[in-house]
Amino acid sequence: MTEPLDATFAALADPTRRAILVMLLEDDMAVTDVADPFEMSLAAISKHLGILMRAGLISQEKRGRVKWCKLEPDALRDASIWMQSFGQFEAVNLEAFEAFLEAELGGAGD
Amino acid sequence: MTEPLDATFAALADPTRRAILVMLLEDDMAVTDVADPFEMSLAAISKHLGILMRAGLISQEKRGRVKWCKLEPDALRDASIWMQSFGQFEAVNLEAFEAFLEAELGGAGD
DNA sequence: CGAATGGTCAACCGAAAGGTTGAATATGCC
DNA sequence: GGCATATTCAACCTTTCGGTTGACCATTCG
Repeated sequence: MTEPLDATFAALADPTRRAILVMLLEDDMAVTDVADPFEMSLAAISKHLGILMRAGLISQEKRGRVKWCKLEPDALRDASIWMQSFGQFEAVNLEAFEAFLEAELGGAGD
Repeated sequence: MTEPLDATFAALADPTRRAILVMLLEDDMAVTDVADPFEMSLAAISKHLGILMRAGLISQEKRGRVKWCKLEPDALRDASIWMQSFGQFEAVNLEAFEAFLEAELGGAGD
């Protein structure tokens, strides 16, 4: 796992981990509560959370004996940027794509 | 690999495969030419291409004895849509995009 | 035809992923 | 202090991944 994108995409490749991210979209959660809907051991969920953390997709903060998990969308944004270069623009050459982006950013700004 | 998203993200998790996608962004390529910049066997690249195909990220068409590889951005679009659900990522950022592409291209033949 | 080129297949290998279980470590509560 | 709760660690197992090699088809060319 040399590059950050490797870790991000690898983390997203597992359906359990994606489900966890969706859950965290609504609210921060304790590890035990994250594990609750899944039919696997708490230790397994703990591992998944570790992977999500190392990928930068979530952060964890311990308050008392409870460890709270929080979504961190920054890493997702990086991966999203990479993907949008393929998903939105069909087989364009680099120059045309850059020109398009410059226009896009210069105009809308949003 | 139950869901299509699993296959898509798993395919994207490997730097060699992402480098291949970047290469195909510019033009369709024969398998041998795809393999050329990499320091691994043709068979290994063939496997990577198979994974990309099963994930729907590329298509392959044989003409004569040459098999041409073509980028298929639809699968990436699906994954991108999934990621958009995580919030209002700012639209594509040019500098970030260039940095990523640069990094990916730079490491391609490594 | 036979030889070179393009690509895959099959068997194998080491390492990593994803899960289990049971013990260990903190922390909070009575 | 002692017990319950929250979470991780360690060891283990099985399957998958990413790579190799050598043999094997398919196609073109001389």
